[in-house]
Amino acid sequence: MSAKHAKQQRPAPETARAKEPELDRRKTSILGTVVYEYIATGEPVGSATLTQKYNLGISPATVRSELASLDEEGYLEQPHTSAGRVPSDRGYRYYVDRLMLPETLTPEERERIRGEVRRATHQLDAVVDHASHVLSNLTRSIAFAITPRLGSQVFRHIELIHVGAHATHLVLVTNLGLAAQVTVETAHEANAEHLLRATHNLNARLEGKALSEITLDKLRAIARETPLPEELVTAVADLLAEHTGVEGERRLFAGGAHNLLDQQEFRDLRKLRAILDLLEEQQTLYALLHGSLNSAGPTVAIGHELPNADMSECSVVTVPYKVANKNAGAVGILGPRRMQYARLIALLDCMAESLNALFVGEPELE
Amino acid sequence: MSAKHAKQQRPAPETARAKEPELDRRKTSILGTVVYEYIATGEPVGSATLTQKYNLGISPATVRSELASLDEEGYLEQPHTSAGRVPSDRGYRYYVDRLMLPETLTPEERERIRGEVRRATHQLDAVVDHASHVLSNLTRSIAFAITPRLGSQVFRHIELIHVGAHATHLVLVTNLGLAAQVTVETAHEANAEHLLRATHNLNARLEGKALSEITLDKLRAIARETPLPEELVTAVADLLAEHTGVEGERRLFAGGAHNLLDQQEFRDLRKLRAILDLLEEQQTLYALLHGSLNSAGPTVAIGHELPNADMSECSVVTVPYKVANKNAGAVGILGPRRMQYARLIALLDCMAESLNALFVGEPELE
DNA sequence: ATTAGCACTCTCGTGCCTTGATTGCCAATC
DNA sequence: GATTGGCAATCAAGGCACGAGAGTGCTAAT
Repeated sequence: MSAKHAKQQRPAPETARAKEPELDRRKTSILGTVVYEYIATGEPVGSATLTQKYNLGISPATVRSELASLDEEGYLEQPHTSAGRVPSDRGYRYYVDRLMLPETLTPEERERIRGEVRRATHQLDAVVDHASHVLSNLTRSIAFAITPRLGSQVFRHIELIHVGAHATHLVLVTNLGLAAQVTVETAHEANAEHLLRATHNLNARLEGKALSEITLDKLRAIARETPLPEELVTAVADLLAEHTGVEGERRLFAGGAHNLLDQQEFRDLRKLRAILDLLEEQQTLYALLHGSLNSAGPTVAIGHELPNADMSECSVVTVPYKVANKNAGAVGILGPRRMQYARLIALLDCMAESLNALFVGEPELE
Repeated sequence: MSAKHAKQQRPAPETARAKEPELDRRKTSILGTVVYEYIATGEPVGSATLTQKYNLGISPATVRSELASLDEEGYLEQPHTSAGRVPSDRGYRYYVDRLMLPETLTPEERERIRGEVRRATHQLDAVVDHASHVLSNLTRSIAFAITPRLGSQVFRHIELIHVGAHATHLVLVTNLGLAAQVTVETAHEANAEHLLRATHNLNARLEGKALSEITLDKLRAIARETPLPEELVTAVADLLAEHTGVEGERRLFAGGAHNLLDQQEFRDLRKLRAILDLLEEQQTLYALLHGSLNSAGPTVAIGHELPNADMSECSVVTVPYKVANKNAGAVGILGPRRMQYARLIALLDCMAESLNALFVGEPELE
């Protein structure tokens, strides 16, 4: 539902240009300055501040009339009569679509992100979790991410490890270097020799297949060739299903809620609570990230453009990342509407690229 | 530092009895009622409330003089002159040590906890993380837990899996069914045949050894027998070190911070922030859990008994859990001083027992 | 079209007052 | 002598008025 409103940012947002009438030069400059100043200070911006801090070349009175006009057109809002102006959703949107200068990270920042991603262990969940942590620390906002749908990964290796008479440990490795594992306790005693043969057999038969292709039936067929306890067959199937089934298809990681405490817009405990509940619930964040999978670049959703009324004072930036050159997962940042859009987009872009590099596909191609 | 103050709860706290003079019957009853009522309502308790809600058989005036006396002796405090009484640290301590009735969980609750623990995957980190999540949801407080020191675990199996010309996946399984894994990228091409032989060799040589016994030197010696790339040897050593070294010896999991928002004592954002920072920092929580490893049962630390001044309005209950019948890890709960001590102790006890059952030692003995 | 001047509006902080809850004390009572 | 009822004293919290400050919108002059 949010995707309808949220416009893409990167590939020259034509829709936005069509919808939003272009503002004249002076209005543009004033709107931009108000947004910039408000993002920086968090205080409503008045005509005096604008003329004093920025060299606009016009008097406060003129600024006032322009502000009134921008207010009327819906780009700005007044918290109350005797306060300065604050950007509205529309004002932020105009800023994001047309005014904002893209920011570039310093080489150190880029390297920091790349390094953090690279030094993660090769477990998919851990990588994505780590990515969201890094982003949340870097941005001092809430960061969240979803893992790729796993069914598209390619089977590389399975190992049935005999770790006790009644316990077998399963390890599944895919082309992304990701591994899943589980220990299975079997009623019947497992035979180490049989396990070895079964391992061999499974690997020979399944090599190169997409995880989603491997069904319980297929496994049964293979199991029949070696005397493998039924419990193990279903365990293997479960392990696969956990990664391809509708349920566990994707995992969502979110973190950094404590950063909200620093934001003055969340001084109100009820608002804070609403957002924290949103994090617990996961559904909404999931939908936002899922929606961004269809776009090539960053997606920005501002205030009421977001699907949830509780988020009307927030903005969300999401960026998809690729596995084997196809959009597969996404990372995002949730913060107050008054966020540093350009910087967050740059950071997310960099993170997405780092993940792309990690998930380039076949490890041996690297 | 906290352990000095925190007294054990279960095994008849003699020290407490020696230190704290016994209060007369009526004072005891009043103190108990005040604590009970305050825990239930969160409002300072006055003489009127006490005589109306509880059948004390004495008039408000008499209650008042007793309250004044308990106040003087340091068991109660007054937020301000015209308010009711609130338990002090000492008051809570007396309550916890001598007044509180142990609570028993319903069979459903016990089963719920046991079930949650059992259905966890057999990865140590995941189990402990899950345990802390379950506790935090059940108690609507912050729950936290540390994993066992891993060096005491016994090597059961290692597997070097060839997942690409330049990538090898290592899986380590211990007697607890726990597994750790990592993917290693090697500069030299790994030979599948060699990996197989090395796997065999390592398993034969290391079976039954404590992880802490396995040193880099020993690994090198074994590696020399089969042509194993140096990178893999160090990777194996790193994997082991990660689990036995001082650094990664234990992991701490904490969660449920959002529950604090419901507590009226954390309406103040600064206090909230102080606690959240504590969670991030981990050090303090770690120390608390580590301290509880020496005790047999639950440990309660109240207000200023805690090591950190920021926690002076909180209490912490910790309980150790066992691996192979020896205290190895611990779980704890952090909440406002006004917590349901008896219930939390019961829940933690149950959780510890469930973990004990899971970590009973050799899986094949089950 | 722009600007200076000015009256107007609204928030925020301060201080004051009232209200209500609770105590501590004292004299009367069992 | 412990207990009790009565009563003045105390203090937080909420409501209200008031002034300061910030910022606007309007109007008349440039």
